[in-house]
Amino acid sequence: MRPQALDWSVENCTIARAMAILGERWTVVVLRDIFAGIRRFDDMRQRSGIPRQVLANRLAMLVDNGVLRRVPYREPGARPRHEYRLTEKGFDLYPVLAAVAEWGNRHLADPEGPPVSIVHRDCGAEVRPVLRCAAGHDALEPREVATAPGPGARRR
Amino acid sequence: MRPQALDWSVENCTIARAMAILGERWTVVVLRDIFAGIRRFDDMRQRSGIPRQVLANRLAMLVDNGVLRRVPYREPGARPRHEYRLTEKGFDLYPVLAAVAEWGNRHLADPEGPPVSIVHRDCGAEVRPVLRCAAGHDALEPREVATAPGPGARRR
DNA sequence: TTGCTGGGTCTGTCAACGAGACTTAGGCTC
DNA sequence: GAGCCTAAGTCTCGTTGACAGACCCAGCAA
Repeated sequence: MRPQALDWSVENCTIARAMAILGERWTVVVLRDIFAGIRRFDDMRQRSGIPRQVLANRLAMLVDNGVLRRVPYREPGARPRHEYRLTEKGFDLYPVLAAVAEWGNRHLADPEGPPVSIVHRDCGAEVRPVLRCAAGHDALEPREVATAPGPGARRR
Repeated sequence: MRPQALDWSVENCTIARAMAILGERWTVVVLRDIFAGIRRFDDMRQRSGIPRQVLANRLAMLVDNGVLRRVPYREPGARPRHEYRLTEKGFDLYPVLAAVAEWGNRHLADPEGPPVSIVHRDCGAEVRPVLRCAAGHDALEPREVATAPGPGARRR
């Protein structure tokens, strides 16, 4: 039995496009730091150990793609500099980060447990991503969902 | 104000570990095809246009990391071959895929719309990942959640 | 025995990564 | 006003990974 998926073209696949941005080795680590409130070049570099050149490239690429924006700031008694902040498009990446963190925590943590967890600010309880359909059905398992051609689908 | 996040070490960061696997250019595209039911080398290659060598490397890496397993099969009148299937660890990646697809669909699709959408098998409604805390609060926005040190956290 | 098919390997080129040194602009100290 | 410090980079160069294209190999079928 031939997989149906083969009938559909993937030339305009949005997963491939997303991964052209997110799929570079350090992109998501940079985003992790930015979501954690780290906005400055040297703080990121120190914390994550990314080579300077690569960090500069990654930040520039993320700015080009509208995920980050550069914001000028000035500490008292210092010259003007700039820092990196998320755009709306960048904020929308949070579920991706959360899903990656959840998977990593479950399958790749050291025996003593994961180093960070995501919690609800109000109640302190742990947060995780769940799948929910528009009709309100909840906590779907991969086997309960299917991929369907969308409006931009092209038959081969 | 110094970001608090700088006080915590990231040497055992599970996001970085996850991205060492997922952060190679084609890994997630391979997983997309496998979740879509494509299990054989040549089908994947044809569909996604990944260079053979890279596809072979990616598959071997995913098998090494316990995300995929090789399963022998035999079509009638053909010699035995093998195909690639998800392990449990692999199935657990579904929320990551779903989150990436959702983001790509929202921000990177062509004007006519995204090529695929994920739907609930039972009711056909569109599925998307939402954040939910263990206390049952739902559909959290990035600003409503925080990262907290987990059991494996190490102070600098 | 020639060819086809699935599932690869071999080779060579070119871009990306990573380490380390160097640069630049403004403010501070003396 | 000479020299130093700091944040945020650039430059250089050797190593790794991506990609294209050719080649290989086992079994089946004509």
